[in-house]
Amino acid sequence: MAATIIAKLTALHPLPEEDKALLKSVVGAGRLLPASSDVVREGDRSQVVHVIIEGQAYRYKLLPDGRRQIIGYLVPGDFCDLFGFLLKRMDHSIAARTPCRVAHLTEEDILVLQKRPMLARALWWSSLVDGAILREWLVNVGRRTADKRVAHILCELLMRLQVVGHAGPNSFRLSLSQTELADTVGLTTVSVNRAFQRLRQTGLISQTSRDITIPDVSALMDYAEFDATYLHFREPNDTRPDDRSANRDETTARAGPET
Amino acid sequence: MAATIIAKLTALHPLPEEDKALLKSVVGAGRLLPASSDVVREGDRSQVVHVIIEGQAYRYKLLPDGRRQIIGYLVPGDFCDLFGFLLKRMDHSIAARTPCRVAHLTEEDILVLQKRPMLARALWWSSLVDGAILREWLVNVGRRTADKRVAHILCELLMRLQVVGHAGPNSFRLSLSQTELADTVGLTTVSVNRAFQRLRQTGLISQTSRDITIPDVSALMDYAEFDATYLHFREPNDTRPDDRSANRDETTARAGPET
DNA sequence: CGACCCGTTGATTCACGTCAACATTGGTGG
DNA sequence: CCACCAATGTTGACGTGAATCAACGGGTCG
Repeated sequence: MAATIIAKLTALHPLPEEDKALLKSVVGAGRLLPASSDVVREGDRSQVVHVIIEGQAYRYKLLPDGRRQIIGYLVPGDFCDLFGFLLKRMDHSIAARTPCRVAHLTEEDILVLQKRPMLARALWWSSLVDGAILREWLVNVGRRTADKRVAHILCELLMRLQVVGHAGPNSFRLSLSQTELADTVGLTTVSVNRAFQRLRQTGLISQTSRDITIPDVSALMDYAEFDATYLHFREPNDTRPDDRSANRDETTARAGPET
Repeated sequence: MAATIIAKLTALHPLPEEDKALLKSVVGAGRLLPASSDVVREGDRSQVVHVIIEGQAYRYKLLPDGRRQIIGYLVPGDFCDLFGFLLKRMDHSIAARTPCRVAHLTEEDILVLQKRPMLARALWWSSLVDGAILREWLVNVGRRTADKRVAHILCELLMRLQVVGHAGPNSFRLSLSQTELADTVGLTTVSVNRAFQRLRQTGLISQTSRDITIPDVSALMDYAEFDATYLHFREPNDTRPDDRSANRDETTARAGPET
């Protein structure tokens, strides 16, 4: 449970044991939310800070005509609205795309965490990386063709999944639908679908149902103009839990009888 | 000089006098950079934190073919790379679009500021707002037509300039070139130019050289689907009693629990 | 005066959106 | 076990918004 959030924050910022303990004590068990429900909704007055403990979610905004733009992915360990209590209200929503367990922290909790130097660093670091990804997405959507946008997000997914051990060296399971991808990269599902076809046709990717394999990773990255710098992965050494897809237990968390 | 940065951070977050003094002492005079030079460049190893004291700048990324995407505007008081020392290297560049005076702070400076509760809040607040703007830009670029993108950024500029007293109730001077606007909203200059023409034609804006007047602000905002919430102008720390957010499940649960 | 940036224009192309099916899959309940 | 349904993926025909290409005038600066 709380181990995942620590894993995330510890990933590139080893924390003292006491900080880990503090985190654990503050996070608690969390509450379970069903898939497709909103964790946080645009306009909410935020006095509570939400943390994803289990499951996957995404940030999004809706347009008046119902179209949607996804503006970020959340995985266990991510804060939905870190320091959100500094703002009057949420400017976007967050939806659970799988059943999610989410913890509710108070402003005081955050301020306590904030007092620990290493934790404060970890929080800032995580916020900086989120911002960097957002900027790259803006570049992607603003300046790249449909094919490259899709290729680029695939590269990003590959690397982000690898870091948490959910992807092989050149393959991963795509848990996002083409509709979700479309809303991520600012296209329609039809265009995303055709982009996929072209990427398959040119051999840049191969695909069996939702399983993506990339025959030549650097070829795809070159094509997509993908430069992983913006993900700010850790320097060498240290234990990387990469490789092996293992069993994906994240997605298996089903809405229990206890909601 | 250093007054501007304090103005920015104080804008929605009043600071104790001692914090202001601390800020002043830490910021110093800064150095002058010519227009069109880079304040910080992609790939830089960031050991120093840069703050804009005077002038205007923008964040941007270049694509291999030389095209550019602007990913943020900086005004006096903005940090170029707050806590950048937590990352290995800059993932984007920052260019001065006017001559800029920029201060160089050290990691220690930031950590000292960070220790002051109200300053720490102010820094987080400013970072949150930057993120919110970035998300709205992504929506703008990802899901809106050329005309609406331009209209939207004009609304944003109007409001942001108003807040610092650089715009009237329905007019402002556009200091950005159409090329810069194009690189902001993911279009070509030709398209931006034509969008302007259509906005003028329909009377949503009127323009004399670089001076923009908006006959009916709310008409333009409606057209652009502009909702200023994301700029978070209102009081940030307004700790009013409110209902404890009990369960949101009732409102969000979808699958019939009639089992 | 020439060089350059900026705004503007017209002609043309094409990438992507739109619309409207249809196929496939997986889950659900009878 | 199958019939059904919703979500997802796929396809074709067609329209269009924005990119592209190429030029031109005005202003400013050295």
